Amino acid sequence: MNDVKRNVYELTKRIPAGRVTTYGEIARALDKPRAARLVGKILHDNPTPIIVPCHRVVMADGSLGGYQGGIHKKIKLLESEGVSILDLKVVNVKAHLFLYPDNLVLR
DNA sequence: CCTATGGCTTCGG
DNA sequence: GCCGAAGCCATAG
Repeated sequence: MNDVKRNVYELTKRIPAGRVTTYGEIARALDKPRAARLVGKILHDNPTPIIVPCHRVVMADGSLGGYQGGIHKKIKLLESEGVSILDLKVVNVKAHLFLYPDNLVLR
């Protein structure tokens, strides 16, 4: 079974600590560049919030988006990994942004 | 088959 | 820079 869900979780797990990525970026990595909202919903339904570091996924402009366990927790998790947050936005998000390689292959 | 649902993104004003 | 509208899509019921 090759669920989109599973691939989203796989991709999210690959985000290194201290880096972030966007919902749209994950959608692109899935070869579905316009499924960003879907990605958001899937992460919301994330059954394993600790194992899948969904707190490292933010909006395109650096806004945090949301978090199952509360937005404040997302902030703390990111800060503990070295990502600065100011006014619910990632400071200098570009510097922390993690982009998936074009030749990325899902197992 | 149809509707609702989302933690989105982009564009125009 | 904030706001509204439109596009987009797999899943669940």
